[in-house]
Amino acid sequence: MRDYGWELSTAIVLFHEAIARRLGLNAAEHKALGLIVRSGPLPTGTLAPELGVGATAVTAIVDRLVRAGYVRREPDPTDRRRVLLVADQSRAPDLNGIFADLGREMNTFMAGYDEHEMAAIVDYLENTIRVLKAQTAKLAEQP
Amino acid sequence: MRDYGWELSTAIVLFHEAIARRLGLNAAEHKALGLIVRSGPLPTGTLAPELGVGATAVTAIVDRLVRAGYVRREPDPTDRRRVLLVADQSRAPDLNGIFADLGREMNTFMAGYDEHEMAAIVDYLENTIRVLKAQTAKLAEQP
DNA sequence: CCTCATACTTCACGAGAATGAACTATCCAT
DNA sequence: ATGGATAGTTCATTCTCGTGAAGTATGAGG
Repeated sequence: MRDYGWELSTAIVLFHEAIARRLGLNAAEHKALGLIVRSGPLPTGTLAPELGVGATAVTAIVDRLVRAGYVRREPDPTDRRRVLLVADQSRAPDLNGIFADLGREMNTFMAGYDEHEMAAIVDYLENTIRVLKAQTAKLAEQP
Repeated sequence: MRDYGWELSTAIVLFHEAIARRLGLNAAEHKALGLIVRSGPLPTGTLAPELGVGATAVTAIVDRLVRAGYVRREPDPTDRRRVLLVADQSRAPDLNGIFADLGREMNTFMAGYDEHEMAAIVDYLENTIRVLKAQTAKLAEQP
């Protein structure tokens, strides 16, 4: 019998790696860009704990993202010590193209589910996400 | 509205990272161990293309896995130039514990689906895996 | 046999990236 | 206003990892 959990997990990880490779980013840079794109403008300091590195490493990571054109540094009007990281729109097409493509492919079969099936899938996703987060936290807390 | 695809993707990637961190492995080592555990004893050479590194790097990666007790090197009886990599059972509990825990948590809600719901979920998973693999290949082929 | 190819390893080297200490600029509390 | 905390950066250093060339051992074809 197929192990869907493992297959899906592997497929997602490989997809992530392929994106990073395509964008010319290493794991830390890709992760940082994901957070910036996702969570809007955010101060440099918040990335350090998320990436599991020190503040100085974040500066270097952001430097590379800026140099590659994915991110811009902007001053925070409410606190002039802070630097806000914003996704640079000039490079947005690179990212959007990938995910638009994926979204289109996903829709071709997602459109075929009726309401009941869709509810089951959503329930499965919500619970899987919840369990994964809980297990991740559990793994992290016991060093 | 929640973006389940992104949330699931992130949760899986973070879960993977947490496992690697827990096992004391970097990304390449974790990936190699996954392949060895999954695909049974396999010769060193097959890892190089999978990991995207040269043969010399594989030697170093396997060295670390052996020293950490996750893998053993065994001679290939059919070709004495080859070295077969085998998952070391002494460390298996570390891995099994993590996945047994996850499996138990997953079962608590998976058991609640009826036949029709289960079929929808399986269909969703199969198609998602198929699309992800196709998109990964597409990203890789156009450098 | 003898030659060439293959599987893996060893070694010296170099590139990338993370760290801690020190520095600048700004905010906040008294 | 002034002392201390905070945000971010710079710099020198260190560490990890991957590479390419060379070496050993084994297999395979003429």
